[in-house]
Amino acid sequence: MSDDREQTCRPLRKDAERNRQRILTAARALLAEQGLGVSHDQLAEAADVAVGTVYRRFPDKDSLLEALFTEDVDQIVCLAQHSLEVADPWEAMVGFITRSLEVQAGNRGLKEFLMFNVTSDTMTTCRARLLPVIEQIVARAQAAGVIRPGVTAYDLGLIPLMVGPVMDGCRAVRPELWRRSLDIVIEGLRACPEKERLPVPDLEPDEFVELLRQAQTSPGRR
Amino acid sequence: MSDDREQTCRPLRKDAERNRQRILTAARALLAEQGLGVSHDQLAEAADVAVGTVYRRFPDKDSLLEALFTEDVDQIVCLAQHSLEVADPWEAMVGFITRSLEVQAGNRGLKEFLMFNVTSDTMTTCRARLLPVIEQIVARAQAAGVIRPGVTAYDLGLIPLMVGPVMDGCRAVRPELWRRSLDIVIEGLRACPEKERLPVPDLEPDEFVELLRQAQTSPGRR
DNA sequence: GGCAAAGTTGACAGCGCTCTCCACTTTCGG
DNA sequence: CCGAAAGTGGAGAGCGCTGTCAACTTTGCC
Repeated sequence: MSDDREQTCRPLRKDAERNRQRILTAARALLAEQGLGVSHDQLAEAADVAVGTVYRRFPDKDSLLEALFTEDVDQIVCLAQHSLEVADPWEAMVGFITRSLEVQAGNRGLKEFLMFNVTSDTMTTCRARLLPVIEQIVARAQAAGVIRPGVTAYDLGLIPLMVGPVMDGCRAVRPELWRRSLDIVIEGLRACPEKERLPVPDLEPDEFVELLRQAQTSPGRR
Repeated sequence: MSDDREQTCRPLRKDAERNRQRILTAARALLAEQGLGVSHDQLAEAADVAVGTVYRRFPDKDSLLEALFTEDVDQIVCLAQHSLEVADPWEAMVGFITRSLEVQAGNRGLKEFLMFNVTSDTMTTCRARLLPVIEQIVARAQAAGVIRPGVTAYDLGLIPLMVGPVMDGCRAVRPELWRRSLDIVIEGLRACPEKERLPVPDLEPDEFVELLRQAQTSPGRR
């Protein structure tokens, strides 16, 4: 419900503000359930408003998404920050990953926003804030010797990309199954005598963004 | 180049057969590179043929895909079967997974076909043939105590789903980076004293299919 | 060579989507 | 209570996609 817009320009007219809230409420519910694929027509219908109104309030899809998700995105950053306070470095790392994926499991729209709106302001800022924190999380775990040497923040950053499809797939079948896949991934990070060093060098910062951008190119329906 | 159609019905006219091959050749190249998202218009253009011709030969997208990929799908099954001949059960398992993902990394269309054409005849048959083999691979590894107790064939079946997005993302950036993610997953399967049992019970056969079906529902472009 | 069957062509119908536009309605300050 | 400014509705333009069809061309058998 953060309304930073009142400061910048003259407040909306009463009816306009009402409609704006309606749109946001409807969109929040619809996107949480169905993901970003929802069309503006569906949105308008659910908000009991005409398409034109939606477009007047939110000139493009991105501005609607930003209005909807900046708050939730903040929450993810908080999760990361809080995990730094957890004493055990392994627990801290696992806790953060698990917690943030739990949030995504409960909100499909948010999940897709995090993964596919790579170039939006919100996500660019988010990554800028998140990266140093995750680097700390990883550094602590490395220092404690609980994760494989060579594992980096970018490796953690790819985990949602890996678990995401399983999460989408299992949502209607076995909502909790993604935890199994996540568990496998997490155990794959743990330090363990037999493990060799990771193959292939790690990503550079801008390569990571480009990777996410490319990953959104998706298949040919059914 | 398998042509099982000559037996079933009267052979195609000379020009028709020529066009059919053109379409297949063009489609193979185009889909390998760009994935299943390629439209029939693009396909027709690349094959230097009209859209109508493509539709006459292949009434719907699925029949084209089946003609294109059954061979490659067979290859995957062979890979699995051959891996049973590898003496070391761990090497056998890792070898199969790695090899089959290498094939997918080199052919984007095939990768998407394997993951998204869940209900096609080819894929149904493929899974039916693959499942018992993968179960053997897993059973051998379990018997040798090299993988975590509780890991099943379905867990392996989800690996392509997890590595897939990384593969798509890194293709244009660092084509080999997916091996890093795969390595993490594979190490997550390895038996290791500290590891706890996997959370959440394993999938049933039909749940697995449904999961794949659901996983294809993808985000909202951009 | 002729002709029926087989094949080809490409314009076009239909769909769902994003986004625009303008005639109409509502709000709100004076 | 009035009028300008703000907001709204919804038809429809434009796009890319799937799939169709009727007029035309090619093939191959006699």
